[in-house]
Amino acid sequence: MTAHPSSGRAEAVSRLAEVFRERGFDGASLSAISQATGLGKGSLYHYFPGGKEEMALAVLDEIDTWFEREVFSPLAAQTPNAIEAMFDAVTAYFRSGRRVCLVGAFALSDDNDRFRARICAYFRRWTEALAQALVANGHSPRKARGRAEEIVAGIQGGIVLARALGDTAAFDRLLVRLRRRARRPKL
Amino acid sequence: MTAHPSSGRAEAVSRLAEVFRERGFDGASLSAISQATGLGKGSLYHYFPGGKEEMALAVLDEIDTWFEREVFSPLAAQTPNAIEAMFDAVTAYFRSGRRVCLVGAFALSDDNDRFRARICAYFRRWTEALAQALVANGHSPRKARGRAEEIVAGIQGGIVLARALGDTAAFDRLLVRLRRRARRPKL
DNA sequence: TACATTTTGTACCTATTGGTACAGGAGTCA
DNA sequence: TGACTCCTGTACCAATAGGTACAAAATGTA
Repeated sequence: MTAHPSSGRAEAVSRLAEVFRERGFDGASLSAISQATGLGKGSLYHYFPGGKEEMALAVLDEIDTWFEREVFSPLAAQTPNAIEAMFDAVTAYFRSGRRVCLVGAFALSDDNDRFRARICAYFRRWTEALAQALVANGHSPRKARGRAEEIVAGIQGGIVLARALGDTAAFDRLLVRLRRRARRPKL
Repeated sequence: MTAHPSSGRAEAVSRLAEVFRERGFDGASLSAISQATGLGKGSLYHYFPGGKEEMALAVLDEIDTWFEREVFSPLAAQTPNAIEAMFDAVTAYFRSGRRVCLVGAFALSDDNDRFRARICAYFRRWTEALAQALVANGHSPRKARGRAEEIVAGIQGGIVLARALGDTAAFDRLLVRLRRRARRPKL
């Protein structure tokens, strides 16, 4: 059990996330990965014996862990202001659309079914937790799920649009609208 | 100037579109392309001397032409019911999310700037044409642009979500909501 | 028919791909 | 010190990548 200074698997995973985000799964060659992580093939295949696919799975796990802790749990636990906190967290995390949602990108590009389970779980968890939070905020249970889907989809679409237009302001404008829709409905 | 029977460049382009949709730009190898189009390398490089990149550009052009004719023009020309027609066209075109929006997918994955101009033009045109149509439908000019962005982003996000969840009904639900938002506001 | 053009298949090329094998280096503990 | 683990660099591999060259077919045209 050697405690490692700064490099190591955990460090590698977050570097990997950036590589996959920037180049996609197929576009991320082992040499690009090796360069971005500073790890040679030896180390890479030591940490991830399953190769590229295992690297991507590790990245998806890390993402899932982060969202679970920072977003999904607070929503489902009905923490006060969890919805506003979600919008803040998401804006920062995706840098107003400069940073791609890897799970969303994989959802579009995963022709194989390599990552389908994780992708599906991520979005299911997100919409369900958000729907719970909406109900706790006074929305009708019947409509909460649809509204949650609208918000999650809106965020994903916002990333696409902001990237396409090269305009992070578009993302921010979109999120203002979505925040409004999430507010307690006046009866 | 030989008039061609059924195969030829035009046929190839729509086959190419499917390959890129299914496998992404990097994932679409020349052999996959060759197989999907039924064209050998000889023909492929005859029609597209610029290689893969030119193939993708041709596909983007075809997509743009289709949307211009079927969606953007009617919206901008303020054809009656153009907005409803847009939702119908889009639902059919993207097959409720089974079929990916190639422009959106490229927007997420184009690390290089190969396709940026086309991607940007496509989304700019779409949002602007839709904003015009919304104004013609009684929406305030000040808010029309934001609403148009919301709808276009919503469609893109709907594709992501439907693919992720493997649930085309989610796409359809989302579009119902967006249709509602596009309707003439009651004053 | 003869000619010119467009379209194709085949063979070939180099660079890179993802992946393996393995011999050490480095830290830890008895 | 030695044994044991964890980690890393190097060399190597077959397969495939995208791309070129070009001669033979098709296909049309005079």
